[in-house]
Amino acid sequence: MHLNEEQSMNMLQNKAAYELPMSVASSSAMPAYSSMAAYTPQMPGPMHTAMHPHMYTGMNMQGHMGSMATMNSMPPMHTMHPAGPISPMNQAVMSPMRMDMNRAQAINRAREKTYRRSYTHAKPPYSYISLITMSIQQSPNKMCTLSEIYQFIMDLFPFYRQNQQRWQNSIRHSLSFNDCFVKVPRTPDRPGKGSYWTLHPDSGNMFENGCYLRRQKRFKVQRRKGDPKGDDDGDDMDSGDEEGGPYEPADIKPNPAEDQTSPSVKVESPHSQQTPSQPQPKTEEQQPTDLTQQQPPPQQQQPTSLPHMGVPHLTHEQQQQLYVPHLGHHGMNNFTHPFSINSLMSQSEAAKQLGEMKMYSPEMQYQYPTIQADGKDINGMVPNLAQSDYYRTVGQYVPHSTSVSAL
DNA sequence: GCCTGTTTAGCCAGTG
DNA sequence: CACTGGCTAAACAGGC
Ligand SMILES: [Mg+2]
Repeated sequence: MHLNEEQSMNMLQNKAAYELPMSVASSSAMPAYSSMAAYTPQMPGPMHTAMHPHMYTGMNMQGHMGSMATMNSMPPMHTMHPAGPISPMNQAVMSPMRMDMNRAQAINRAREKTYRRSYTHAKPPYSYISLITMSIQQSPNKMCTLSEIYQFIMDLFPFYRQNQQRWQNSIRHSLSFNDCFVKVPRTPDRPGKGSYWTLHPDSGNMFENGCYLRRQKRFKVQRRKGDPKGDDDGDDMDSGDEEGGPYEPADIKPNPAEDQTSPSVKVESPHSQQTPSQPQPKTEEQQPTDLTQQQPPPQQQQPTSLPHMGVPHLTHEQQQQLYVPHLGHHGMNNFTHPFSINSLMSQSEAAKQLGEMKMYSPEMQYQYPTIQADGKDINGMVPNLAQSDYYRTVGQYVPHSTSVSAL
């Protein structure tokens, strides 16, 4: 029985957020974070269209996702940046597209009346599962540590720079509870705290429907009949039909190169793995700068596309048409994953076709991405774009460092 | 003591 | 109304 403030808060969270006066919202909320800079530059209050909290949750996501997707797909910054995926690459990133102030202002002004509050701190329309997945997907090796996940989320969504205890507990819970996330032990060569987390090879594209708040079906590995544990049979969508058994993470090694102790499950590395060469996700503590090696993203395997994300209410078929050929495979390798790489444009393409999928995404406006910079205007549609911003943003202030920890 | 993980429990919202 | 997926709280174990 408690519906203490926490709870009620949550329930209201969104609404509340919406109601914050921008001034408050924007300022108070991102306190000391070094990132400020990143945000500030461009427009302060991006929000245009006002949206309802509901909409927010409900459908817009696709829009965002779209952006996300794109984002991931984006020319893997890893590749382009020797410095590492997330490094302060200012100039490089900064320049590309960025809308000029005038324009921004104009736009802003236009909607000025509508918006009335910053969505910066509104809760992003993604479930923790989605966020974790994004984090994993965007990492060069397709696996990351808990702290990297935290960092990724905070970097991307200012909202999560608050109440860290609360949501981080949820993140941990999600990682443990959901079978789609599996731990990958560290190898001696990459010491540090905690294990790496990756996606279960059979998890496929959990957000097929384009909904990042709720999956249609939870991914569960089949319970070995050894233990009772409740579910078992009932679940559909189990993996390892029949003999897969609970997937053994052992298969996935951070460092595929060596030892292969466990034969058991073979796993054809869905998400990356395979990649020879050292994955080396930087160890959080030290960041030796030798990020250099960052091999090309493993994923480049196939150019698939982003799946379904951007388009909202289309039927699958429709989406498929729009989106690219689509991978035939089980969807594993090529990622049907939303946050997969390539994809980029397909999305906007799709958007265009749809003509309407408004992307309003508040969050987009949110911040990070914000800017409708290049070209398109937000209300117009075409989601994406944001992506670039994301990186830009992240890149700037995320030297990844400890900055946040303090807070 | 903090961090990482695991697990249990209750609540909520969406769906059929 | 029952189911189900997601969120939050919290207890607890282990490691450093
Ligand atoms: Mg798990």
